[in-house]
Amino acid sequence: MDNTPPTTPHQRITVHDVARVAGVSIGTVSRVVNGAATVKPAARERVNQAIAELGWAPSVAAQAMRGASSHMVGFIFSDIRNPLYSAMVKGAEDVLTQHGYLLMIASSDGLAEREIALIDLFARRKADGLLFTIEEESDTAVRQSLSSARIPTVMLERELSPAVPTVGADHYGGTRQAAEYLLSLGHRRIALISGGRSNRVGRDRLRGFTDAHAAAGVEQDEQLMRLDGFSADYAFRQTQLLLGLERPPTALIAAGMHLLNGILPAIRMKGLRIPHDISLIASNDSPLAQLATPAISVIRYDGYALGREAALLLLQQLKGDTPPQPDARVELPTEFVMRESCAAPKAGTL
Amino acid sequence: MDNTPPTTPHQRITVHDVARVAGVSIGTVSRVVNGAATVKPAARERVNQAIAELGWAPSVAAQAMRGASSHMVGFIFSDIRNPLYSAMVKGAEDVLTQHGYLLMIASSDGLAEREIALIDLFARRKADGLLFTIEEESDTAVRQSLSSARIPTVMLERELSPAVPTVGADHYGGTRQAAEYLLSLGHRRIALISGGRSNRVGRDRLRGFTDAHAAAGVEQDEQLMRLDGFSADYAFRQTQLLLGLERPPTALIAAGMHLLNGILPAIRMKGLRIPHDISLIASNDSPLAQLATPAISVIRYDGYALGREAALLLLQQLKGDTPPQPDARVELPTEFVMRESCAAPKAGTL
DNA sequence: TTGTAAGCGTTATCAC
DNA sequence: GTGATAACGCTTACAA
Repeated sequence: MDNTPPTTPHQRITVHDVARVAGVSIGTVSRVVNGAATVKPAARERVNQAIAELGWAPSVAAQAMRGASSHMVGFIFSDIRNPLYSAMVKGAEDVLTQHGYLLMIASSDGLAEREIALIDLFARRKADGLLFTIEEESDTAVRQSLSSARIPTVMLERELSPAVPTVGADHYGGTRQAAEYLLSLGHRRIALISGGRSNRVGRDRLRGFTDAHAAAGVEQDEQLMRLDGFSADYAFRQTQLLLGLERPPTALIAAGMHLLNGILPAIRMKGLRIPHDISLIASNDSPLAQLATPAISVIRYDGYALGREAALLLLQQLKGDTPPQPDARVELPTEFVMRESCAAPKAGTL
Repeated sequence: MDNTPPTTPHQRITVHDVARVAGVSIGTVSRVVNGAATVKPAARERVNQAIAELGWAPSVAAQAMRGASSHMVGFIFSDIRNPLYSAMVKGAEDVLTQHGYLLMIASSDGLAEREIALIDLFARRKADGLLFTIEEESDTAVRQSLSSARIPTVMLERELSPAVPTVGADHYGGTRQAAEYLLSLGHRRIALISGGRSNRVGRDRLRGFTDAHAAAGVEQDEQLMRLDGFSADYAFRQTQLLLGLERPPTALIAAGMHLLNGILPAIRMKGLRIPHDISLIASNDSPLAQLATPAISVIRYDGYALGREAALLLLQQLKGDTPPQPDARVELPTEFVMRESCAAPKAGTL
């Protein structure tokens, strides 16, 4: 006795079903959906009819096995909770979606080991392309697995020597401008808190900072450089240490999305007022910088645009319109936004 | 004349290659990698050797065609740049990664049409599961395509009547507590700015607000309810309007991640001081709320934990340990964090 | 213009 | 235990 209910067992609809209903062969069905020119209008019509009727869509899996593009792009960064990365992701996503691609994302938590695993993962899943903000540009193991994965890649805010196309902001210019501004105000002891020496962004910022000092003929105090962290905790601790110095800085440049969250409490805890006791410039812009009291001057750049440009550059490679240009480099501007957090140093602090 | 360089044409390595090198049949190779018990240790050894030697890994595409799990989970929300969503994504990602799943994300920009397209897209790509923050719970078209997609789904901060498992925060309790606190301070005209009437979160907040008033025997002024937007712009405009009222509110509850960014400027533009002229409670917590002057009291809840719990609930369904419980509902606590933005209303404003 | 058939790389079902 | 072999659903020569 068969008690199975008379419902269709929800079987997959295939080209064969479509062909049968349309009264043609599977070849013709395939030709229709793939837009081959050589199909009689009448047949084409019947096939489309059948497709609509059955609600058929080609199996992605089967297409993938035929070597079809996966239409997926991977994006690797350290942590999506960083507003800079979420902005980049949205920028990339908007472009990619428009071109029929889907974005897969994965956080590395800044671990080279995870980065390698993720590159491998994306490769195995046949990602068509990769957007990547590598943590340590100098890590050979990561570079190794990236090149052996043979996936078209665009670096975001990072640079890789066996040239990989890159999109980044002009941090050199931004930091230089900020430093020049403080210098012009009369500051001679400017501290720099910045994330990492081991990537392009950190290096460019330091270079801008140094060049501004050199151009102004002001000696840069190495004691005031705190270049080893991205986190609010790091910024909090370093600001405390800086303010505890025998000759503390009169101004502070904080280059990194989360740093302001640590610097502000440290300055307040010390009982200092901005800009009267210490001047402050942050980067990137944020609601906090805009609405803090006083409002914080910032070096601003557009994470969304960065993601958008990276996706555009990647698409160029994928579509193969242009020959791959491994040395492609898109640089987006930074903008110095003056608000109320900077003033001339107090008399007697120089 | 053949000028092709003598490099291997980077051909895909298959089971056949492995079988050949190991001197066994492809069946045996498959058995080894899939951990079948019935393989002689000697053969197993040779196969593993060959796999390592050739650097082979099974083709995901071919496995997919055999009906294997894609080990991908989709996550649909309106915009990843909302810090609440990026926190959720990271929470979900951390859990899913641990279980071998990859996260695909997609922004709907709050458009039902996009939501439908994305559900369809994820279905076609055989996502194993779906995490979803639907925009309009009442949208039948979206619900339709969700149920016809037949993908195990967990809703985040939303609720769907043909029961879908849900994870959300206790917004009723949080808002009620906030309102009660303001009421206890003596406020009688409390405004509520909140995103949307058409989802669980908005309804729960309103309910908490209303119940607090009822319990206190205070009449709730409908003129003070501004429940139609999530954006900073909306909050800015509505705050301006509220403050322009003949009898303006003496306190304000802002329930939505971006609202504070609009409320603060509006209050300042009007020249009002917090909490002297107006009390303010925001939701969720943020660096801005913590570091604004004065620091803003907030209803805090943990986006990361929300994402984590949702992923856990989804995994339960995927692993099929437990029978699917469509009415599963995980509620995470909210916490009222008292800071410096609330005080008793000024004399004469009641 | 259209039908037929050969793969794509696995896994699973058979015999042996 | 292990080796053939048949699917899975599609695209694409090639034949008709």
